[in-house]
Amino acid sequence: MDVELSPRSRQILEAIVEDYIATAEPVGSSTVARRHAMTLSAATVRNVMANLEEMGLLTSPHTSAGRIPTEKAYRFYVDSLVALRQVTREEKQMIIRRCRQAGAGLSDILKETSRTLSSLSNYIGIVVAPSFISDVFRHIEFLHLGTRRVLAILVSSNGSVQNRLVETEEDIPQEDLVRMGNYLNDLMQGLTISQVRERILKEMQSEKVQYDHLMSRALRISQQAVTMEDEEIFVEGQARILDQPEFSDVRRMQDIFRAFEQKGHLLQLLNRCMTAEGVQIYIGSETPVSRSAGVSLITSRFVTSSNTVGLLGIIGPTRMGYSNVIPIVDYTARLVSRLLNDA
Amino acid sequence: MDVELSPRSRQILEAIVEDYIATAEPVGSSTVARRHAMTLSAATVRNVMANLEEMGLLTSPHTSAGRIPTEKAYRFYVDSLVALRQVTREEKQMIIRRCRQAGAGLSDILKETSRTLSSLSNYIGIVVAPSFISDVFRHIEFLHLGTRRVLAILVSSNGSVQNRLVETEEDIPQEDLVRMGNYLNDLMQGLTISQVRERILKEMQSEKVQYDHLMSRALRISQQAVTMEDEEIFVEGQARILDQPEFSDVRRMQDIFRAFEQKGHLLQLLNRCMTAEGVQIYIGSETPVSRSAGVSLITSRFVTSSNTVGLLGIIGPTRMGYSNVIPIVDYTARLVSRLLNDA
DNA sequence: TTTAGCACTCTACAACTATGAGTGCTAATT
DNA sequence: AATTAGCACTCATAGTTGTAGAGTGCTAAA
Repeated sequence: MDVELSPRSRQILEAIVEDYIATAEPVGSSTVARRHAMTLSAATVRNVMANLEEMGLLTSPHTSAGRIPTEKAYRFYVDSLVALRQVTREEKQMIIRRCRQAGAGLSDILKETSRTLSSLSNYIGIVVAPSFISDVFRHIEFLHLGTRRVLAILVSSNGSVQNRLVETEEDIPQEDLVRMGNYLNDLMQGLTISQVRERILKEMQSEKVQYDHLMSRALRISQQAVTMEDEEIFVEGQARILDQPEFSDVRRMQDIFRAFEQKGHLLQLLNRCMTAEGVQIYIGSETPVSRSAGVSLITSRFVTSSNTVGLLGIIGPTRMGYSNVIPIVDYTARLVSRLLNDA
Repeated sequence: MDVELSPRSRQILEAIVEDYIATAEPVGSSTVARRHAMTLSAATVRNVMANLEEMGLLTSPHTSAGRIPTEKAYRFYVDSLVALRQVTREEKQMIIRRCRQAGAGLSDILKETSRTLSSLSNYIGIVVAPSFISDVFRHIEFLHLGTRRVLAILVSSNGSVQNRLVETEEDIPQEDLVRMGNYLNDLMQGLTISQVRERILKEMQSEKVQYDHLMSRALRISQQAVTMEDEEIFVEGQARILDQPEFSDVRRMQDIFRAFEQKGHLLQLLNRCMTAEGVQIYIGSETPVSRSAGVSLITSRFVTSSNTVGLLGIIGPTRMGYSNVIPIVDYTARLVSRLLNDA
């Protein structure tokens, strides 16, 4: 997997990758020799490029074109060549400002964050809100909304609010619903949502509850309430990929847009990226989002005050400004974590 | 504005519009004569077509191409030519089934509806959820979430739940929050949200409250809670326009995608469509969404049990299967209304 | 009033031809 | 031994030309 290269080869590869990132055109030997202050002639560069092609780092679209980096080259580039740019003061301020003015709710902040990521990078910004289930239970409430219709509202200590309409077998008057709520609030205080799920199952077995009709109903309803889908995903700036020359082909774009259409599926794929800490980079076919479409994905986790984990990042073409994007994702993840923790 | 046409001209115009809708190719005189069981020769058709062009109903992209309908022609077509297809049993069942299985919450149903609209029409489905403000107040609740942070949860009788995190000047203990909630729930019972807004303002003036620190705080917090943005918009099937040949040009697509990126703006534009009852048809430059991009918009209102009004419809190219789409929008709006009312 | 006929227009398509960017190889140079 | 100049070769791209065909408008006949 790891590639051994002479300093000169590395330098030339770097030049090619960066040139291609900048121009989206195949890079020829003379361009490298000219543009990159080399003391070498084009012919020498050609020899080196032939080697790099042999090693699977470059390909040429056809005989008389220049060469373009392969995925392997990008991989090598981000692993050991790229010089990461610093996040500028202006960018930092922009991220902070836009988070602040977004509003106090978690969703508001995260939505604005995905917007910010998109506008700073000029690619697609994504944020996956922290999963509800490892959040701490704060409050549950039942509201009688109509005959046999109960609205269950579940609040976690993060400020996330989930609500769900439940159809019951018999009509339950509001005063009973209040008692049910009180009972459950006492029972579940301090547990995480996933612990709440277990607890509900356990309680439903217990003898005491078997004979208490009201409480067994309460458990049944709240069981429905805590098993709802809870993850949110924010995708912003999809239209920006239309600017990228490599997607002027309509079919390739279809792939990407279709992938974004089913957010549920996307979510599942992105969950895989949550395992590791720090900035994660997925290049081309490594990305879970769309294997075929030549996109890369840069992500980083962030944490909330209750230690739940979310994901944020950027999706762009494989030919992406990594030196720009990686620090932005890194900084944003740290900032969002800080903001959510001392709020 | 209204166009006087002989029966024959009408018939020919209809044939051209429908042929163009089906094929997206300019329609020639012989095609019309051949395909549409006319007893006329191509030459005669040509004469008529020349007239129609004079009247601004047709244009030719160049001398030796056939002709394509203008916006004016589409307008005339939907106003007085189109033969609306019946919604088939299968389609009806599909709409009902997908609404039913979507879940009980309003958002769930509406989101699924926009999906269904999209897949039935093969264009973009949109649904604007009914505005919260004309909804009836059901319940308000305050939760202490952290120092000086209060989560306000507002429920309407429709089952819509709005929540908002409010930062307070001083820390308010949970028991005070509960009292505040009880006070407000009594005060606002049976009012619509917009009446609630007025009521809050009025109460804040009243002498009684001026001296009651707790209640004036309650009013101040709830004021923030009821002034939140509340409208939701669901847009599904954006990727489908990539299938339409007229959007194979990348720039035209950009227009549309950009329009969808700012949902707030879109919402504002769509609100204009809410004024009239029944199916509304906006063709080309008439559509508020994107004046330049050659799209049409078919909408219809739906109503909830509490008489709030939402909007649903379809966005597609101007060259759209009107005879198909109009009945689908009409039926879906009626069905959703019925579903939301007897639920 | 309708239609056949015809000259005319214009696009789409294919075949062909530079042009030039870029390569790989070889032999000369350092 | 490494580097470079030189050169033949390849291939995509753009431009040119020619042709087929679709469609039109006009005119004169039915």
